[in-house]
Amino acid sequence: MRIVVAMSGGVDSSVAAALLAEQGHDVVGVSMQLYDQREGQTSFGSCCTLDDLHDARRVAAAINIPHYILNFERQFDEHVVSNFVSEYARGRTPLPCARCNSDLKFATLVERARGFGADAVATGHYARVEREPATGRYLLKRGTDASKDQAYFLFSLTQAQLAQAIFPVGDRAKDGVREYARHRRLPVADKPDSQDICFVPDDDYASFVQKRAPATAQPGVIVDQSGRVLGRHDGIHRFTVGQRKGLGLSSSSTGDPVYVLALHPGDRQVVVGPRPALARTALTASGVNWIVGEPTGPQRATAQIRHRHPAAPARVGPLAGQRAEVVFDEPQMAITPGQAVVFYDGDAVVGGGWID
RNA sequence: UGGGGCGUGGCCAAGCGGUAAGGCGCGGGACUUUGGAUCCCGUAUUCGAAGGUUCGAAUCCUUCCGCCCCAG
Repeated sequence: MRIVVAMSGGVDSSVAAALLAEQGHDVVGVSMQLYDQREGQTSFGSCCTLDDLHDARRVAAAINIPHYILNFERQFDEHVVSNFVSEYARGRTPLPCARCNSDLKFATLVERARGFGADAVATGHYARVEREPATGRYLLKRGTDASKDQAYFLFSLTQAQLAQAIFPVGDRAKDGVREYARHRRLPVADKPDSQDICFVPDDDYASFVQKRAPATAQPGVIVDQSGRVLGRHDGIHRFTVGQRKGLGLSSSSTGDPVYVLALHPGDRQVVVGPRPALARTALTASGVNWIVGEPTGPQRATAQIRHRHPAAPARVGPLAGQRAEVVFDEPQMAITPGQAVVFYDGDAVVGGGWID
């Protein structure tokens, strides 16, 4: 089978490619160029930089597969970056990695893969796809290595996308992946894990947003739950629900830290309060995707409201218009608009959407 | 200028003769394929100022400066 592997230049996707090649597949390595590299930025995250493209190429050479660099700048900007900026401008907190998966890797890249005559697209995600023998439907499951699981970022994949998705490292532990990389003498075997938003230089996402949307840099006030003004801020995009650091407030009457409770883009207010005020029991989500089809009514599930949040027991039910309601058994802290909520039945993703 | 109270790091605040708690904030690190959170470490040679008492003072005394309150 001919398989296109999305190679980021990191260990995981490199091992994914190596494994598939070793299994005898006709592997084509592909790297996505996501933004103009000529702007002189020197410290991007660790995905998609020139160095990473180079690493991907070296790995491809090492395992003897062809390697192509595809220019996805326009699509990346339209789907991922613009969404990232507009979400912050709206007082919401984006999840670019999930957008990138659904709108690029398993959309544009899949289309391009057909151009290569490939039947499937593989990535280095820690997640698993299984086909249900009885129904023929595809299930999306968490990666075997719970500490590296990335199923959360893949909740929006459709049956059609899952049918073409392969996650070669999904049933492996990170240690094993690294070990395999060393064994195969891949040049990226000991490269550090990536983190941070790959397209934001210096981890300074606020400046990035401001540069793209100057209107967000409007000052506003920080208020407590009763509306009392505690301080000022330089733009609502600098905050997210649950945030504690960077508020610059030391006037807490109780001596306890204060957290961001809500963002009001209309009057540019940032509402803060004590940690217990972050607890919420229910949420609604939009743009909901059900992996094996929309359920007929509410069902028991566990729901995860952010990356690395331990999915919590809840009742999950579909609402009209691709929406859903989630009611947790126990209150959850800092449910944040813009983040994904993903529903699970054990290890299997049953669906997910974007928190309202 | 009658009475009372208070001035300790960016903020709040212990200490009341024995050589500066703690919290917030801030900085750094760990963790982490988003943003946050969390955890760990660090953060006043000095207590409004100047004198004095004392082996030794932020703690006692004196004066001064600055706030606050109650009376006039």
